[in-house]
Amino acid sequence: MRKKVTLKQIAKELDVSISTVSKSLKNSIEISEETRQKVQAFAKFYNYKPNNIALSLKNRKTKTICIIIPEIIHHFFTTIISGVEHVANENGYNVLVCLSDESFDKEVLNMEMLANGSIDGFIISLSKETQQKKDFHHIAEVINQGMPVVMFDRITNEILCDKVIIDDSLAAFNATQFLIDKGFKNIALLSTIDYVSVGKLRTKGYLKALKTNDLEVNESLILKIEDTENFEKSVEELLTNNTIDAIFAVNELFAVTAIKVASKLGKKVPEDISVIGFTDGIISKYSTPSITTVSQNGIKMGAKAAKMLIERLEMEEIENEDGEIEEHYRTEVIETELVERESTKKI
Amino acid sequence: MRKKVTLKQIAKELDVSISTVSKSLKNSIEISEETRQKVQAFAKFYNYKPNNIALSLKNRKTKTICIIIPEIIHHFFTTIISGVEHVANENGYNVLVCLSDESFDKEVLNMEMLANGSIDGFIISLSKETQQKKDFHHIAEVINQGMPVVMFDRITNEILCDKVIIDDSLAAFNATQFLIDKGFKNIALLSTIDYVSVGKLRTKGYLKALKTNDLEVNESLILKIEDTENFEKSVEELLTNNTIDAIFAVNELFAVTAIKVASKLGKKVPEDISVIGFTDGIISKYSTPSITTVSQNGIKMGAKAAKMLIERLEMEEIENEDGEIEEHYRTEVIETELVERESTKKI
DNA sequence: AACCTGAGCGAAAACGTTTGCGTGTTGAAA
DNA sequence: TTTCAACACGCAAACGTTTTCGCTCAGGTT
Repeated sequence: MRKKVTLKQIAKELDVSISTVSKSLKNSIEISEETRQKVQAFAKFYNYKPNNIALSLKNRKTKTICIIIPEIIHHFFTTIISGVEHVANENGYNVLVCLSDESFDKEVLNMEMLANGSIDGFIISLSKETQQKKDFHHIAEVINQGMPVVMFDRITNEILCDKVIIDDSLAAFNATQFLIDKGFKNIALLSTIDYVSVGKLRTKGYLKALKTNDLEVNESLILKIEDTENFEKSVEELLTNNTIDAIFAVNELFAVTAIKVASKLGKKVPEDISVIGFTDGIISKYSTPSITTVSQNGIKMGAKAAKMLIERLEMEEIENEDGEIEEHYRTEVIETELVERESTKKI
Repeated sequence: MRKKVTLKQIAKELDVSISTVSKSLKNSIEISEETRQKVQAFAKFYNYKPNNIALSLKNRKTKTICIIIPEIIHHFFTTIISGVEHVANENGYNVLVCLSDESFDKEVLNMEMLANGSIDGFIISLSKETQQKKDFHHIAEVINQGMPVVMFDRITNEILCDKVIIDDSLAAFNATQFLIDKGFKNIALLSTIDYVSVGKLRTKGYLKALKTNDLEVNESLILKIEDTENFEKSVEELLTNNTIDAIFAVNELFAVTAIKVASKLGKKVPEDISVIGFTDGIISKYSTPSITTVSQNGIKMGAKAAKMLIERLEMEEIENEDGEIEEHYRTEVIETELVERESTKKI
């Protein structure tokens, strides 16, 4: 086992000083050609690589960014990571992934843990619990310490920072309008409870579309699902007790479950009921029928978030010199797209 | 903006030495009750947290492990990460996620990049390209430098290290046997090209099952897919040119595609053709019909890998003292399970 | 008065880098 | 011979910790 070699060891071996070694490896003109050659050859032979931790300590930056997401087993978040990772990599950054498991405490813990020099910045999507509690002190704290934060998807307006979102409300409006244009009047909504910011916004878009088209809002067609594990029977009740010709579901899981339940009840999709989902994930693509959905380009979103964070990180370096830090936060809106598949009736 | 406070600043402010501050915060009995109180109060007020990077440098460990996977938009790998993350978190470790994108170069780059002190150990599943090239020098190198590596799923026997696998061959055997037991004789295989270790092993299991049951191996029923993007027409040809009553697919994508193609050709699943997939992902669960599959518990696998890595890391600390490092590598086999769903005919 | 003890604290090294500055040696110019 | 630049290199500080060792001073013991 050949342990990593350090500058000190090389210096000792070649009987020069550490600085000479360091400078030689950086091709400093201070060092004679001869010494440089010697050192470089030696370093190459022993496969010298500078110790990243030491560099991080010296430079006060780690070239690592942390992404905190509520859950990873969610195609959307996976695509986010993918987007983040690629942009980060291109710019020489590494990505630390933390899962909050939708828990406020884990979110806080993770942030406090890492805010002490381990990373250069955060990309975060709030946990459900955090959104419910409306307690964002941990994020404010971190920002206050001068660490950049970019929020995406599940954000809050109470914190000032860079943000990447989709126009959830508009996207939901468009999806609902799409159904209305097809002539459907009894459109059910499968949403989440309101404290999840995106659920709320999507509900808003749905309602707006109905109103815009002078359609009556039928409260009994709106199902707000809390428990994402066992909600099939609620959906079943919804479908049996009401006349429904279309469903707008705020996520993939709800959409595919609606289809399952419908077919169990003998209703065919799209012949009897049309279904639109949200988030263009694997399920929508591969289920039968494949599901028409609002595509929320996670890769693009993650990439954008990473870009914003890195820009701010690199900007800071320059700005720190004249001390004047201009806090000009941006909110980027990633466009959504309606991907038409088999679950909505053609007309 | 209140920048992070350091020991030095506290020391200066309270007019004591850095060591006194450090010791006070660690409740050392060397320090008088009074001083301790004073320092602790001050530190608490300014929300002092030790700098992780400095600690890492001092302790020569980062409490960070890196997982390198070929791709993240793959439910299996996502579950792996989830398993790793949770175990890591419980043990106070952070997880750095790197994607090789199935590229040998990126895999090497990532490893070399991080092996210089940034992390304490690797968990890795080989990229396709690496398996094809059979070039594992980067892994050997890292291990040689004393950094523990745990390989999972896509492994190689050419490297000695801890490993976590499933018995791919056995699982495939069982799946095939399951189909045979149902009376099917014309069982097609949708596999990958052989250099992907798991594809090869699963093919082996399939063949063994046929042989064990004295069934003839019909080469034209075996499709080895290289391009995972556009292989639908190959499957279509397979299904039109042959009599097939069951299909064993070595992954989810192949399985669901087979079903799509079958239904396009007017063959119903499971009435006309039964299908078994591999990897219990979202697609299998939510597609219609839901797919019978070999469940490869990713969470368990990831958790096991993390556990093995962390055990070795903590072990090293002790062993380093007497110098005698016992290299006793283990290979853990995670049991698979056949999850019976709708895509296989009941008898 | 001389000595010892221990409490309370500080200096310094160590982890591995980078870098500004100081210094010794050389050769050439004056 | 003296002076001076240029060259080649080393010293030391700095990043933020932890920890060993040693120092000082007060108080008690002979």
